[in-house]
Amino acid sequence: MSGRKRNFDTETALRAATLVFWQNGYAGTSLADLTKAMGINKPSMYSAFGNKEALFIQTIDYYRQVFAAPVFETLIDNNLSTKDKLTNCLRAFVEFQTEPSLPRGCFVSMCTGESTSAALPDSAQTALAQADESSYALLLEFFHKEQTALRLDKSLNANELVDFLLTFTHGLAVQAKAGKSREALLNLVDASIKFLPLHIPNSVS
Amino acid sequence: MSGRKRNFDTETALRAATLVFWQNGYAGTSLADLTKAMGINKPSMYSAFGNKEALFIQTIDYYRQVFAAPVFETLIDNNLSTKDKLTNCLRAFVEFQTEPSLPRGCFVSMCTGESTSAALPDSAQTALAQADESSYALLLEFFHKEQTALRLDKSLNANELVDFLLTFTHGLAVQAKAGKSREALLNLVDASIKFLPLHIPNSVS
DNA sequence: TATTTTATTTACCGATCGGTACAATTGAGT
DNA sequence: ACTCAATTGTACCGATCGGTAAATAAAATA
Repeated sequence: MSGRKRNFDTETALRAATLVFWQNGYAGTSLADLTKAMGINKPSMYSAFGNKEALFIQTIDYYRQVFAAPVFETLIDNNLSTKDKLTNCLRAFVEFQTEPSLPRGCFVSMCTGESTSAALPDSAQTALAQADESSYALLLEFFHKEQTALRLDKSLNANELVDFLLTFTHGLAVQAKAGKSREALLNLVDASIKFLPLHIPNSVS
Repeated sequence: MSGRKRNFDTETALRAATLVFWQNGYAGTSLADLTKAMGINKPSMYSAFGNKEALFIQTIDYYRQVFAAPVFETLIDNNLSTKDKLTNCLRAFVEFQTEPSLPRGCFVSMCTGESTSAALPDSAQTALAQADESSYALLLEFFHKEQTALRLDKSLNANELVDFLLTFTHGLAVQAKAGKSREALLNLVDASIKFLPLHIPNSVS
């Protein structure tokens, strides 16, 4: 049955690989970069994760679960208004994308920039698209819940709002990658949120 | 003095190189990809453009002049309101980023996603940053002119508005790259413009 | 302890990477 | 026609690319 135990932790190695891909993208990352950061050699990587393409897809999942998911937890029900919850969400997004101990910008947004490249495998493109759809569904559900709870005007087109927010966050990711400071991005979030018609029914913001 | 004439047009070749980098990014593009699309061989490329890095920077300039600049021409003075001019600008942006005969998305936005990668040379990062600053200055000048011409409320923070617009357009570029349809993006632009407080002085939108 | 199963190490594979030496070609100036 | 500067095509450079064969090392089973 089972033989020699592997002497590295797969999750630790996967996290290291995630940071490398996040920093350099798919085409910009070599197997040597990966195995060096993971602290293992190539045959160990291939037996544990498959190949570069399969590893990349697993890093996308890891990123979503470990880094992206906590951002959405700011949207869970509490005593805050819709606008305040959304503000917290966007600010949390900015903060983790400008976290000094992590690569800048959003892993998914950045790799979407490689998505028409011949260098990015189809399976990777699919995984990136799924990540985006997942965020879309989460935000849409959030707004629908807010509307049924009468915290948000039901005449507001939730799909349009989600489209806008996803586009805006993609833009925030590019700005973070370009080196914009955390403070500047937080100010930008606050200024932009003011534009949105997130008023409660029969009331004005 | 002068010897044999080169038997290819440098601008045609530069345009071809631009499309390849635009499609695949810096790390995702090989010299073989470039020379094949340019219809020349490597020594010709090196003598005409320097090397991959120098060629890339020249494609950024070419892209700005040939593809990006016309988008801003929608902002020149005419009989339209500030909001209408801006709407035309954003719609023009979306249309050229979803033009079937061209690569999807914005060359500058996409390559900014590679900007922290070790694969992207510093000089290329600088060129990308300059392109962004140029757009920022153009938009800022536009809003200031609109304010001095009393077509836009002077109490409006033009810097904040430009920051928002650049971020939003970066997001549009990512969405275009991800495959979103032209129609969906145009609708998104229209919906988002409505949010902005682009009213004339002493009046409400 | 002997065997089997799995992981690790090392060394290597063909292909491609960015870049160039060199010789053959082409054209202008004298 | 001759010379010389510049471009061209070919063939090659060392380095690195993603990926693997083969041998060794470790742990569970028998």
